[in-house]
Amino acid sequence: MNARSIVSEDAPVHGTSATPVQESRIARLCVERGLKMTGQRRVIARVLSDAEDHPDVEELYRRATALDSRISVATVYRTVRLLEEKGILERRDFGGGRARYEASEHGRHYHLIDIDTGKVIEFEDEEHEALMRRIAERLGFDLISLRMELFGRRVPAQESASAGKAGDKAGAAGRERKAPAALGGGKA
Amino acid sequence: MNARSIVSEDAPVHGTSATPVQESRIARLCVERGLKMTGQRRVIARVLSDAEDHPDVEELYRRATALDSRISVATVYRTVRLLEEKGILERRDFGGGRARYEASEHGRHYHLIDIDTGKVIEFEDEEHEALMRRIAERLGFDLISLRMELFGRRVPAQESASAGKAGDKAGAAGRERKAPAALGGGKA
DNA sequence: TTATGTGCAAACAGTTTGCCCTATC
DNA sequence: GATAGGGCAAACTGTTTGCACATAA
Repeated sequence: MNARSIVSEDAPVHGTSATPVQESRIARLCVERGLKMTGQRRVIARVLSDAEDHPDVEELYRRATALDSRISVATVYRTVRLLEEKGILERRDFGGGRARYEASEHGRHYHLIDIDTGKVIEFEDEEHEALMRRIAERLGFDLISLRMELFGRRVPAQESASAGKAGDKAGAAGRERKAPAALGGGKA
Repeated sequence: MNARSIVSEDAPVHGTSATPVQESRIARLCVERGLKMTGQRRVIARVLSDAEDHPDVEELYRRATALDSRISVATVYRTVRLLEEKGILERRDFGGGRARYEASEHGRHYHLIDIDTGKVIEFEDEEHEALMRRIAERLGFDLISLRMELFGRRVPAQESASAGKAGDKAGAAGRERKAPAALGGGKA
């Protein structure tokens, strides 16, 4: 996606360099929550801040090492888990067997996955959540969270309305093989 | 759930026995689709037919071997995949990192997972799908399938309305540890 | 009889973890 | 300088697969 802008930041970020490169948005959040800020965390935070898609750990690792090679996958896993626990990140499962991440408070939104290309379109739906909350209440529950993904196929010709705000390239969501726990719903 | 009724069927099922034990509903579906009916498939089919919950492979394996010990996990995996491809079964992901299964055409319904107990309540919502289809269309997509799970917590006192139709005991859906790709949505 | 299914164990992918060194506060 | 974080590689979990044998049709 914005791999370009990420890579162009290439220089300082980690080290003992001149210009103090201002902290990324997520790095700032980390500091606020009192996390010890190491070089690798700063890099990962920057990658996450710059990401406009929903990268999986492998992709985060790739982008992070492009900025600073002394980062291991283990650290990416640990950091991503930490940030999720701190409420800074949110984990997603679009099928395909790997967790994918995006910063919290991108505003409440849902995802529509193009089953042919794996592209992810975000959309909002104000009423939806309220509706589900009501349903949960009717069943005697407080709604704590909800998960919803739509899987669709681009309708061919005729020009249709505007698309969502963010694209995404990582592997298609369909079930090729090796997709342990994915694709729920029926034929809709 | 109905482990009792499953176990009580114990006798024939597999073999060269007297009373021809009538085929389970799913076994019948298998025959209709031209699947070769082996002893183990018949057992697995029966377990699935009798299940009123959403067992994972481990649980299916446990129940199946209780009926007939000469079944391996590999076979359960293979069978479950086969049945899913044939549209007889549907795979679910309630978080917790293992796929869970239920027979197709239980009618269209959704799931509310009790985050404290892992219990799964089913509920219907006629409009919901139509609403999502409209949203997808607005984005230029045909809705192929959709996935939605609510995660909630039982509201304490006051007697509230009726619960759903099916309970479920297998491991809580929450994120204790070791849950690779699960729990999506935000704080709702 | 012949294509298909099964058991077993090894292989895999994604993720976690133990140990020991390093860096941050 | 004490304590939390990171690298590396080994361990784990859920799931798939290769192979030789068994079995339904």
